[in-house]
Amino acid sequence: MFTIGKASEQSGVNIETIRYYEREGIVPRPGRSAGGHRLYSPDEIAKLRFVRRCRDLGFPISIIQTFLSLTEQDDRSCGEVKVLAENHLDEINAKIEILTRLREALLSLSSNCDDGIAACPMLDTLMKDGFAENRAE
Amino acid sequence: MFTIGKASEQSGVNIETIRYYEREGIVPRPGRSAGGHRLYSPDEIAKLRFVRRCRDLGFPISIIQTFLSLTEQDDRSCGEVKVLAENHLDEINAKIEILTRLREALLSLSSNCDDGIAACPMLDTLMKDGFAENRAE
DNA sequence: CTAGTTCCTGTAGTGGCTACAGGAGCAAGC
DNA sequence: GCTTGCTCCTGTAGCCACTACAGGAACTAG
Repeated sequence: MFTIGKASEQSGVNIETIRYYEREGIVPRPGRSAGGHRLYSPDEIAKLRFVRRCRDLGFPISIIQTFLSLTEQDDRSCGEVKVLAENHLDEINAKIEILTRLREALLSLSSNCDDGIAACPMLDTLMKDGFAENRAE
Repeated sequence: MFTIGKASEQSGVNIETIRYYEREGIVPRPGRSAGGHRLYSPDEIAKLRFVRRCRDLGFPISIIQTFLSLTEQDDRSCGEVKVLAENHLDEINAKIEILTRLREALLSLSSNCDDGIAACPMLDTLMKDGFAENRAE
């Protein structure tokens, strides 16, 4: 059994975040020492690490909760996981696309920006009325 | 002079967001009608539109405030804008890179995921101990 | 036994909005 | 002038996923 500090080290999840996950019911409450300190089993630490890895992959907590409940079942229905992962991939691709368009927009806006010029053409363009929108969204 | 609804339409900024910007001191307080309703001049609406466009480009509010104070000056020091825009570009590029690596990781994880399989290899891998980290951060 | 570290709870803050509730103002039609 | 229905007002709370305290209790090494 490990204290929260060790669990944090081993899982890579910040101590405050571990307590937050517990408060929110994302991970189960661990046992306690006589003095009230949390004590984590290796399995509970594995669960924390799992949550962190999913967060690193960009999954929102709500999806991770679904994953966790799926790992509880004997049948870890792979189909459901696949669908969630693919939706997430679509979102990642959409974000990449938006950011790429953003980069282009910013590059063309700032390209006229030259040190020493008084009235900045970038700010001017953004302030002007008739600027085509090309909203990234 | 325009009501907040018209200002919202013309600037593309949500009404609640306009009031939020005012509360936070991001845009100046507009005049009021006899009954206390906000009244916006075309200039004030242009400022709101400017903020939205900068937000669309992904700039944080803090940077936009700098931009706004620069546009107040006669000399819209272009050099400063250029630096901020370039830093922002670097951040966008970093985000694109992270997301691209995320996509690769997710693709390879979910590639073994096949409908009908009981124990999902993706969840298994994420739960396992010795999974190489490759943290995207 | 003491000093230092880690742990506890509870609350508040982050960014950038968004969503109410409960009431007041205002414009158009009769 | 009055009603109807829309828009507007303030104030507060919620969203996401944490993070950062404060003030105190429990452990651990020497």
